[in-house]
This record gives sequence, C-alpha cells and structure tokens, in this order.
Amino acid sequence: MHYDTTDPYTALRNGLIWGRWKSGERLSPQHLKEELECTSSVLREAMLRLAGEGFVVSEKNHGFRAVAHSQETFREAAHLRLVLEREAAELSIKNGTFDWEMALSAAHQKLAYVEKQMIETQDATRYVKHWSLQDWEFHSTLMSACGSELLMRAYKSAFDTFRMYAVAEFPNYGFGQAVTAQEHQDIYERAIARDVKGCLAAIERHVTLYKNGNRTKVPLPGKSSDTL
Amino acid sequence: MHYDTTDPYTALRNGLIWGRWKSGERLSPQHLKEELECTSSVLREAMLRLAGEGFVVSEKNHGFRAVAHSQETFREAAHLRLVLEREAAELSIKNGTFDWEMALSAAHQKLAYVEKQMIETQDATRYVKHWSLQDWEFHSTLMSACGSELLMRAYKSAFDTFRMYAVAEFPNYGFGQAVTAQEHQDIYERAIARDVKGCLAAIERHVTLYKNGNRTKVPLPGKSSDTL
DNA sequence: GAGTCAAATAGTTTCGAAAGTTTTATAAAA
DNA sequence: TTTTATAAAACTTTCGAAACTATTTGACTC
Repeated sequence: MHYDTTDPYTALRNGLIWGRWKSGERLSPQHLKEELECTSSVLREAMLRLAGEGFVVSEKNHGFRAVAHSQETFREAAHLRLVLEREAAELSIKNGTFDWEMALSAAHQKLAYVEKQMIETQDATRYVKHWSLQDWEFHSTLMSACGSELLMRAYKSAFDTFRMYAVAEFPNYGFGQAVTAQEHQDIYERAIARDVKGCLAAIERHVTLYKNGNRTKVPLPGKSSDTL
Repeated sequence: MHYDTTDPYTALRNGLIWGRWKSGERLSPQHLKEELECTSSVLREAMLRLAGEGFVVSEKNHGFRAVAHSQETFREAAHLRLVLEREAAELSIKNGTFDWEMALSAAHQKLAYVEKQMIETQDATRYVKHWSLQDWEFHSTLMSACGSELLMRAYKSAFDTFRMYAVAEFPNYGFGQAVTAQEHQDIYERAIARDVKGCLAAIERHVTLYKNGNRTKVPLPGKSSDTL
C-alpha cells in the first residue's frame, strides 16, 4: 500500500531526528538492513555521512551509535540557537526585501494555523510533526534574508540537535499550548515592523522558555499519528 | 625515510585544509589510492565522512569534489567567526578560572614566539604552518572556558572554512607582519584583564582586518617549508 | 562543418565475501 | 566460587569484482 521512496540515508536521518532510535542506541547496519530494505554496505555509507554531520558517532571497530544528547547538550543547543538567530534575524530585518516579508508572512500563517488546530482540538499530539516542521520553516524563513549561507547551516545544525532532544524528552516536542503561538506571533509582528530590538527580545523569550523546560509540564491529550 | 602514519581520512582532511587540492577539484578515489596508499574503498569512506563535515561535496554518480570556496564564503566564515568568538570570549572572560588564564598565557606565548620569528627573520613562509596552528590554538584557548562544546564545534567549522580560503588565496595564509602580532597581544591582554568590552573590540578589529584582505599586499620573502 | 547516434571507455556505486576485531561462551585451574 | 585461558560466535571493516552511470570517441548523416 505504501512504497517507501526515501533512500536509506534520508530514512536514517529522519529516524534519528524523530526519535526512531534512542539517544546513544547502537545502529548496526547488519540488523537495520531488513527494516530499511538495502544492504549493510549502503547503510554503512549513510552512517559515515551522518557521522560527519554529527547525528551519529562511530568508534573504530565498534560500529555506530545514535549521538547521545544530555540536558547539557540541549542547553548548549538552545544557547547557540539564540546567538545565531539573533544575529541572523537582525540582518534579515535590516536587509529583507518585500519578497522576504511575503515569505515570512506565509510561513507564519502556516505555523499559526497548525497551532490554532492544536489548541482548538485539544489534541496536540496529532499535529506535533506538522508543527515541528512549520516551526523550522518559520524560524529559517525569518533568518533567510541574513545573506549568509554558512550562518544558516550552523543554525540548522543547532536546531536539529535542539529538536532531537525535544522530541526524545518532551511529550509534545516542546509545543506548549497558547504560549508558543503568542511568542511566534510576537516575533513575526516585530520582524515585519522592522523592529530589531523588539524582535530580538521576543526571540530571546521564545528560546529561553524552551531551554528552561517550562513546556514539559503541560502535556495535552490525544493519540499519536504518523502522518509525516 | 619517512613513514606516513596518518590514516587516509586524516591525510585527506589535512590535504584539503592545507591546499593539497584546489577549491572545487575532483577527488577520485581511484586515482588517489596510489598516493595515499590504500584502496579506493577506504578513500570513499573517508570522503563520505568529509562530505558530512562539509569539506567535500558529492553528487550522485559524479563522485567527490573539494568544496568550492568563493570570496563570499570567506566573508561569511569571517562573520560567523566574529559572532561566535565574541560570544564565547565574553563567556570565557566571565567564567574562566586561573587554569584558563594559564592556558591562554601559554598559547599566546607560543603564538607570539612564532610571530617574532617570522618578523625577525623576514621569512614568514617558513613558519606559516606553525603560525596557523598556533593561531588556532590561541583562539580556541581563548574560547575554551565558554562552557559550550557545541559553540566550540561551530566555531571550529567556521575557522576551518576561513583558513582553507586563506591558505588558498593569501600568500602567507593571512599573516601580515607586525599587525597580527599586535592584534593578538591586544586580545590577550584584555582577556586576562577581564575587560570584556575591550577584548571584543580587539577581536572585531582582528577578524575584520582579515576579512577585508588587507594582508594580501604584504607578502614576505622566503622559501616554502613542509615541517608540519 | 555541424549534428546525431552508438560503441567504447572511464568512472562511480553497490555488493557479498574475506579478513580482522571484539564480545560472549565454555572449560580448566586456583 | 573466582579467575584465567581458550574457543566460538557476532560483528566491523576492508576488499575487489560486478553492476551501473556518465563521458568521450568516432563513424555516419545532413
């Protein structure tokens, strides 16, 4: 019924991001080859690439493991996000064209729509993957006019680490009801208004709330979904 | 006479950093296997890892290439260095212990020694690799008390990109006689004095001078050396 | 001479077996 | 029972050949 069109590398990468394998878990090409429908060699190649990207660690003659995240790693990722996002957002607000404004408006609209659904249906779990994807799209669009490919790459890396931990440790990947929606709204409005100081402050509030784990205490009811 | 004890991965990585292969050059495992004394398979594995790290790019069925750096990439790397180094230096200055002070003092001493040699002998080329290594050690020691492994990793990545371009495009990897030495001296003194504002300003001067390529116009005489 | 096609060549990726390493299991000795 | 030594099993890495893909060459046509 459902053909898996994704290559082993992508399947592995997504599995790592979305918690298919636990932090620090062994990744054996031999055992995973049935599940991912390929030979152990191509899995090995994919894992080597992912090792370079930091999703996987490898020790000589001991194979591969999903990278182990601690709460400390999470704090560092949040901090790095903050530093990079503030810099990139400031540049974007200063340099962004009208096209950027439109893109940001669209990204925010999509994100707000998901968040509205999550709150109204009182069923966050059903939408968390959509939400997490739109969360990324919003933040990266916000930064997209900063003019530095390298800065964006560094941010993506920090964001991925951040999200891996959130997916593994927080019931709803960190979505915390109305709070997040308002925070994103604030960031969006101040960015469009070209209010650098206000926007940076909003970003700081947003990421800091996460970091302190405030959201873990408000799990919402609902059953899991694998729509994505 | 000289046994190469480094594995193919390290050899490739160093070759990429130190300009053994030009920006954008094809890296064919088949052809490189003689030079690096291994089979094409282990070279492929090394390249896959380096692809993940961003030193190498690969396109399906087209093999590998050394990553292509433009002047724009260089500017972005310099900018990212600045952003990350300011943040980390500030944290280090605020949190650094006496051990950190000692380590920084030692790192600066070594760097200053190399720079003194370069200036006195009027033969920069002979010491550029030493200098580049000590330059890294000084900057990373300065940041080492920031308390964030992730931030240091992101910085290293930006530094490597920065250096690859400098090695390829500048006669002396960017060393510019007395200017650099004085800059490092400034950064060092202000860090030890726990003068955050002064140190950050010194860092900004240092990296900005590089970025504008001011150093390219003062090549020093002397012949090449492969001591390292 | 320019353009098209097919064959030949060169290069890349995948594969599964061989070689090498670590871990587990088993048996002998203290 | 604990320790040490040895053998077996499980796994990781390396290897070279096979399969596959891209590029070049050269013959043929317009």
